[in-house]
Amino acid sequence: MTETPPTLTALTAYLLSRTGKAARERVTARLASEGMRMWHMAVLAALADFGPHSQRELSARLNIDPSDVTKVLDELAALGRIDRAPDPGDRRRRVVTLNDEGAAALRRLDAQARAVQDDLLAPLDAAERRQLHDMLARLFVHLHGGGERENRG
Amino acid sequence: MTETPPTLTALTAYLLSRTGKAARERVTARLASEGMRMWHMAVLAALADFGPHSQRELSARLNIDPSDVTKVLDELAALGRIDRAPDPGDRRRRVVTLNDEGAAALRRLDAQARAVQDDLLAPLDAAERRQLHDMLARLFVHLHGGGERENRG
DNA sequence: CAAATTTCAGCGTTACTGAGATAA
DNA sequence: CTTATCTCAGTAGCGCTGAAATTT
Repeated sequence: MTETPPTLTALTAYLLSRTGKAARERVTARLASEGMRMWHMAVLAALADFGPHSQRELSARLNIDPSDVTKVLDELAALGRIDRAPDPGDRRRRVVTLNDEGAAALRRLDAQARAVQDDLLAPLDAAERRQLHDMLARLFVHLHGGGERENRG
Repeated sequence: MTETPPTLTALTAYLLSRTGKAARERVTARLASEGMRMWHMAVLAALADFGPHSQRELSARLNIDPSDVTKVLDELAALGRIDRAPDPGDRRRRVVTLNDEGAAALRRLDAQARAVQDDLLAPLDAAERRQLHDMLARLFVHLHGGGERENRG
């Protein structure tokens, strides 16, 4: 009675969509305990991995709409986790920098995400997790080669 | 410059969430060419696989909110793909049945979904696709064992 | 009376659109 | 003058809540 229709579960795309949604929900719920959401973590990760960005660069790298970048940065700035300053070389731009608080917050968020993930992937052993990660990474690259004209600008 | 932060791509949960979202978007776009969306297909699949349902049963099986079941069925009925009739044994219920048009529509939707999926999974060979499907199926069961108190009733 | 089923009106969140201000 | 960047107000779709009508 509570069984999912085989016509649906036979589709890998369906399982991918459903497990992906569940993963997103669970990670989101855990990040909320740090008062943050996915986009906050994504922005902090971009700054930590690649250094300062303009807002336009963050938008392009993370596929967030520029107008949403503004809101996310407003929130991160209010929490004291990033700094924004006008770019001296092009004063249309605001250069966004990660500060120490932001770096510490990212470490906490990453730890929380990994804890959720361990629970999420519980049915898989270590070798299977590696296989899954590898296959998803290839799909991710594939899907972002053909989907690279997003946002506006 | 367009690279995704390694801090994110190192997380299987992140890749799962992103590829799942991409899968959902692409399937949704294709189903739209048949004038339908995910829930329409899910309802048709449930009726095809398990026979007639009350709306409450559809809600429980597919994890759709009962109030949304009403809307989806209104649309499917308007397209002439399901029939609704009061349950003689319990006149609070309306029994939903798949008709021939609905069965034909489901076959078309399934074909479209499989076409999208083939493109989606292009980087993986046949053995890898089987592995991925198997692992996702196990994750799906795992995630729906611990998340079974949804909806209302 | 209490509980279950269906329905409807409305809310919150999320991504997006359009347009304005500033600067190149 | 055109283009780019940032910002803000508003929109559309989705899932959810609350409550009413009907039946058990």
